Amino acid sequence: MTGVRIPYSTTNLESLLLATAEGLIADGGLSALSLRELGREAGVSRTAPYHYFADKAALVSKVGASSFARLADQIDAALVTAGDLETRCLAGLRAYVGFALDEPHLFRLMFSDVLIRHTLMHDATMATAVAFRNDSAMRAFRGFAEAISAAQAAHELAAEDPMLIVQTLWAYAHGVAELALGDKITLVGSVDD
Amino acid sequence: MTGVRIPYSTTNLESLLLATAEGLIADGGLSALSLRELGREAGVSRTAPYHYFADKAALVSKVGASSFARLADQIDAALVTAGDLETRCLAGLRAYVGFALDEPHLFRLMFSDVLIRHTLMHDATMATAVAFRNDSAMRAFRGFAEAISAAQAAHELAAEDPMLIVQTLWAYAHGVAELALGDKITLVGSVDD
DNA sequence: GCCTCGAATTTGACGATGTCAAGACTGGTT
DNA sequence: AACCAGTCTTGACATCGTCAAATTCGAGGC
Repeated sequence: MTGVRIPYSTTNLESLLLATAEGLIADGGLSALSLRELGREAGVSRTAPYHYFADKAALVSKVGASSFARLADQIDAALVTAGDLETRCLAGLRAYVGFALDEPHLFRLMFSDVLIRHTLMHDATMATAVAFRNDSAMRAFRGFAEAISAAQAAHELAAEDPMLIVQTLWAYAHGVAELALGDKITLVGSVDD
Repeated sequence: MTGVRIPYSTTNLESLLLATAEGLIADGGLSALSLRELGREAGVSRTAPYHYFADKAALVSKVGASSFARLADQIDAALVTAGDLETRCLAGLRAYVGFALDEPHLFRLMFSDVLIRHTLMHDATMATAVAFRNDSAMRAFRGFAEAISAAQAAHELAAEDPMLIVQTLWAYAHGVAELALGDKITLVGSVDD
């Protein structure tokens, strides 16, 4: 009535909305994402997203999952660098911190309250909690575990629980990333070298 | 007109509001804090907080600073435990992770987007950025630096930049805390032993 | 070509929030 | 008793998440 009505597009609106939401968050953080702004940006009405996402938390959760996947890809790519175990692990950790510095808002989102709460409520009943840990977040570190297991099999490394080693590496990298993002520590040199 | 008007109290409203805000956040996370709810909880009107805090970010920032102070106190207390350097440092790190597990929402707040953004905008012009790091956040780790410097002076430890060692410890502890909060890793045993 | 139908999308509406401007109350001073 | 500078409250506005009720779209049958 009042404005020009845009005909329904045949493109997959869900993926467009997801991409737009990711862009909004990447630019201005979680607080920059409102469903109404998302509709505006995507050229649809304010409530269109509700057809694809139960609520805002569900949308944010999907963005987080996709970010985890991207992080995992970048780590995997870094891990196949030629070199010995230490070199490759270092490259992987640098990829982790590098992702955080490149996409601070997405990185923050991945470990944010909203995402955790939503995960606990929906994806992770007690039965599936472990599966989620492995599938979504832990995948980013599966490459590490494999590299370490391989080195242990070749007797290049003492036989410890690989997961424990991985979690130690992860925690350190995560702490460095978070503190650097919060300006609490300053990284010397570049993450890329 | 409609309701009973409560006479102005002589108690310091600012500290009451701060304490109430901290309680709300500690219970339900940042999203549980609304200025209106804060007024309700504290028995004043919705806009009363504006007399003491420029806006919501300023209020949250103050809560964060107070939380940092509490964390620093708890670490300092742990660091004076009798024992050698390693024992005391371990106690300090456990205090850090313990605080995070005891007050997950406050801990998250301390490193949250809002607080960082607000800090960058107000407390930390280029000139005062370093001072802020030292005063508010780094104070939590000053004790570590002192302990390490002392050990170095007594030739119990190699001469490295103490701050670098502290930041390494901090990053690891922070990563462990965050990942444990996000259910990404599981801590074996208790933090208290 | 027109009509009908189910699905996709929009509009309307409600309560809640952050914030500002203008007003009302308070206790103390002359 | 009249006034004053603070302190606090009420009114108002734009924005937000979300639900229910329309509305519009594209496809298939006549």
